[in-house]
Parts: sequence; C-alpha cells; structure tokens
Amino acid sequence: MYARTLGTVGDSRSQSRSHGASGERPESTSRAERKERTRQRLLDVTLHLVNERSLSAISLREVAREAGIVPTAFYRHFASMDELGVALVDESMRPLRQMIRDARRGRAAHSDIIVDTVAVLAKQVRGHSDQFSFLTRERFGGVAAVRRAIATDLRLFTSDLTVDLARLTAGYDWSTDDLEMAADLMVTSMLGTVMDLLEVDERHPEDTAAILDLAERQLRLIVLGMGAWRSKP
Amino acid sequence: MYARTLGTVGDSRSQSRSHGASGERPESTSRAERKERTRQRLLDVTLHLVNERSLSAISLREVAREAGIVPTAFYRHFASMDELGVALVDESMRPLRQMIRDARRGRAAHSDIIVDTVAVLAKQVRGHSDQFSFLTRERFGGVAAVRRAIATDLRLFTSDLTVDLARLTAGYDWSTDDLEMAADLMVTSMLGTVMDLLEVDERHPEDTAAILDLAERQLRLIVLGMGAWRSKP
DNA sequence: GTTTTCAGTGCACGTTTGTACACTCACTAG
DNA sequence: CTAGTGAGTGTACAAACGTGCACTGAAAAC
Repeated sequence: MYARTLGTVGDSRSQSRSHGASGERPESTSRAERKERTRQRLLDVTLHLVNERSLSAISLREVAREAGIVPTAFYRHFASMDELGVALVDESMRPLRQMIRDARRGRAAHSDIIVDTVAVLAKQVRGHSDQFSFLTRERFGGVAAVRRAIATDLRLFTSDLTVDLARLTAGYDWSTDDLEMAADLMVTSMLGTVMDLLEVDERHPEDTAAILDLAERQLRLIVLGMGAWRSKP
Repeated sequence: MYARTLGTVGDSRSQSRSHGASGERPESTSRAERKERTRQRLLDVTLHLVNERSLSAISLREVAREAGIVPTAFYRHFASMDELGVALVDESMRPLRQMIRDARRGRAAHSDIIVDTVAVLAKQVRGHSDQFSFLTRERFGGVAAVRRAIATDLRLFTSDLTVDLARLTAGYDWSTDDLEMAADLMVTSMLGTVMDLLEVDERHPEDTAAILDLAERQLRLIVLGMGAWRSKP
C-alpha cells in the first residue's frame, strides 16, 4: 500500500506542475507569487467541490489532492478546513458586493428599478453560481465560524439597502426601523430567488424566466405595501 | 482496540436500555414494537446530532453508537444515512403540518390573523427546535435526496396557504398565479423568521420579541401590498 | 414442541482521514 | 558568494469509517 504510494510519487509531482489553476506560467514567478497561486488554487478547488457536498463533508486531503499538493502542505496556507471556509466567504462575497455597485450604477438610466435589479441579480447568479451556491448552502449549513461570517456580511448588505431605501423614500416619513424591516424582507425574498435559480439552472434552464417574473412581482408587491404603509400603521 | 470494544459491550447494551425514546417499558414488547422503538431511537439520536453538524458530517457509526446498537445493525432499519435523512424529513414535517392546523383553528376566534399566525409559529419553533433546525439546515445543505424531500413538502405547504389566501380574498379578483406568488413570499418570509429564531434562541432569548415583531410587520407589509395590488397591475 | 425468522452481535477487512516529523532545494536576503 | 527561509515532499501512524460475513437467541409461526 505504502509501496504503491512510493511508486506514484513521480505522478504526484508532475500533477502538481500540470494542475496550474489559471496562470500556467512555468517561469517568472517569485516565491510569494507561487504561494498566492497555490492558495488561490485551494480556494478554487474547494469552491468547485462544495457544489455537490457541504463544506463539512469535504476532507482536507481531498482538497490538497485536487489542488496538486501533498496533504501536509495544506497547513502552509490554512490551519484547518474551517479557516479555509471563512476565507472562502470573503472570496465569495466579492461578486455580491459588485452586484450592489452594478445595481446602483444602472439605476439613474432606466425607469424601472425592480426590473433592473432582478436582471442584475440573475446575471450575477449565472456568472458566479459556485459562489452563490456556496453562500446559500453554508448559510445555515455546517461550520459555525463560516455561518457567522456569512451572517455578518449579509447584515452589511441589508443595511446598505436600508440606506438606499431611505434615499428613495425621502418624502415619506419612514422610521429607520421600518426601513430596515422592508429591506430585510427584500433581501430575504431575493435570497429565496437566488436559491430557486441555483436549483433550476441544473436541469431545466427554460423556467428561469418564470422565477425572475416571480421575483419581480414579489418585489413589486413589497413596494406597493410600502406605499400603503403609512395609511394604516 | 477490538478487545476494548468487547469490554464495553455491557455498557452499550445498558445504554440501549436507558436510551429509550419514549416508552421506557422493559417488558411487554413484541418484536415489531422493539424494532420500531430502535428505529425511532435512530431518528431521535440523529435529530439531536444534526443540531451542531450537518447530516452529511454525521457517520453511520456515530448514530448507531449513540442509539446503543452495533454499526451493522443499522442496516436492519435503513440502507444508508441518506435514507434515514429522508425518513427524518417526514418526521420533522409533522409539527409543521400541525402548525397549519393550529393556525386555522385559532383563526375564527380572534381578530388579528397575523398576530395569531406569528404566535403559533413562535410556539412551534420553540417546542420543536430540533426539527426546524434540521429542516432549515438541510434545505439547501447536503444530500440531494433530502433536499428534494424538503422542497416537495414545502411546496405542499405553500399551495395550502394559497388556498387559504383564495378564501380570504374572495371578493377581489386575484388570479391563482398572483395568489401563489403572495403565498410564496409569505412562506419565504416566515422561513427567514424561523432561521432567525433558531439562531437567537441559543444565546440571548430576550430579543425573540424583536424578531417576532419584525415578522409581524413584514407580514403586514405584504398584506398591505396585496390590498394595493389591483390598483397598479 | 419444533422450526423459522430476524434484530442485534462480534470480528475482520480495506480505505480514508488528520496530523506529526524530518527532509529537500529553489528562491531571497545579507 | 554564502546562509537562511519556507513551500512543498515523503513517510508514518493511530483513529475512524462503511460494510461483508457468520453468529446467537428470543420471539413468531407452524
């Protein structure tokens, strides 16, 4: 058994060379660059693996194997899989933050905010399904540290939206608390949309349109509710 | 190692006796009863274990050990942990279904449906936190079979609510599609409430009230939106 | 009373896991 | 040019895992 391991040492090394995540440059790499490259490969590989199994069901050895390094080398980058998970939250939140920025940019141009927002959401989910899948899956999934990291970032997201809503409802006298309530409902609703999108994209991509229509109508319903809020407090 | 296992067999058996799920009757048990008892113990034990780790991170051996049987005896009840997971979905959906019934019953008596509904929800979550925790955790968590089972039951839940909404909005001419949309938003919102409740109950039970208040306001916002829906289709 | 059934036992196996330890050797700093 | 650093290697091990197989013994069926 271990003799076999010895026999495949050559394989292991050549795999390590050929497994380059993105660069594929065999030269012109400083030591720090190469380390960062490997770290990124660990993150990428885990993101792919987590698409079909939860993070807590993925082994350190599997990640290392897939990244083309020996298990013990993993520790040069992360103290544990949990720590990698937390790092992966940061990594995965980037497209989500980008999404907000995109949504704000396109706002002034068109008339219908809701249609734009949902379209941006759909595009981001399609383009970064691995990240969204990871976030929605681990949000209430396995490791406590990861769950907390996601919850924190998501709260920031909601309070960002609250600020936006405050700007839009400047005329009416909404309390911050009520605005937060509405923002929270919107985020919850759109997170539901994300989950639906992720589940449907795998088999029948044709009813993506139905999901997006549902999302738009739900957001519209909320906005209508906000319009009627003051009249019946 | 195996000598040690042999040494603790006595413990294991006595544990098996003291671990009784509900009955605690050492006598007057038919074979079928005893089997059912053990099956239930496997389900209960897994439900407890799944409170801190996702289902896919729990081993068959661990469940068997905790239930006081030898690992191979597990197969007398379930072919795999996945199958047990699916059975656990059914088991966990029961209090949820009970919840609907309770909500319907209390409806005629009081005036405010929303306050009643949220109160019933809170009570059920408090009383059956293990089940709710399992459902919300595994809804997008690990095993595909379990995920599908939950999704199916949840769809039934939503369409039940749609029927209720149809009765309440008998006067207005809502389309079934729009009613379903509103019902879906309500379910999504209340599922978010459940998740919040589960996360908070662990540490500071004092701000449960704040969560329930949020839930009530969000439902009220949706209802207000429904009232305004026709005016701006 | 004899036979059949079957939930639960005990042992064994091959795999995979996380991690400790000593190492190599290309790059970096001096 | 030399010394040191540190990312990655190779070996080892104890523990846990899922599962196959032959078994026991009390309850069920006859």
